Amino acid sequence: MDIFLKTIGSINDETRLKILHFIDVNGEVCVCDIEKSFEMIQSRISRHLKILKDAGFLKVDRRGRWAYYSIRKPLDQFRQSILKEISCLDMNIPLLNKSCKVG
Amino acid sequence: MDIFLKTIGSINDETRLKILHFIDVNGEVCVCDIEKSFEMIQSRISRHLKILKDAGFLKVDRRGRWAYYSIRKPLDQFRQSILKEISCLDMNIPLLNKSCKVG
DNA sequence: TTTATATATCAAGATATATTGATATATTGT
DNA sequence: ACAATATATCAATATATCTTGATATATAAA
Repeated sequence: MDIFLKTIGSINDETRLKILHFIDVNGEVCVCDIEKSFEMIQSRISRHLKILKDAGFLKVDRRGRWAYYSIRKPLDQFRQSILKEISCLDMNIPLLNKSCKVG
Repeated sequence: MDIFLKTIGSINDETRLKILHFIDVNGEVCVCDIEKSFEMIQSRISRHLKILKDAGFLKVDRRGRWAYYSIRKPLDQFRQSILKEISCLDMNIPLLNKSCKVG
């Protein structure tokens, strides 16, 4: 029940829905990609990513000074059905803006 | 998006999860059945039922002085998958206590 | 028509969640 | 070692949601 509520709570927010869909569409991205694309401050993005990760939707892979987030795989049936439903929403997500300072 | 968030918001609450599952298990029940079974005050139950109804999970049928709530049918695939997931949770719901004053 | 039961809704206070700005830590380049 | 970039987390504030108690409406029985 607690895990279910954590999962549901994680998608009960417009910003997180957009971030989740953004990652679903663009694949692996780092925090500053999202920060730049969404034009939101870093602490806000970081916090939402943590919530989505703790809810089982995302995994993080640290390489160098970057943290790369992507959809966790394999994803169970229920979370898959949620991602599918989200992908059907008419949601306005920004274009990927890759502008980390060093390649 | 707004409808999705309303749907998700409606199940982002322990009390509503239990009420929803209770109705799924017991079938059509009236507000005071739930009130008595859950030992919660009427205004609280009534409010949660309205949220679940507005989110598309429940329908209400008024007969006499009673309002009978049940799972809305047919239910779309997404809401069905949510109900299925909820039914798998190890959730503690009370026994049905039918004690409306007049039959 | 008076009374009791069933339900819905509102306002106030309590609780939870989101946003911001500041700060801390880690990595890399100079 | 120092500076810059990337990320995480904390504290304060803002915003949203939940609970309660009071009140309003409707139906039915006496």
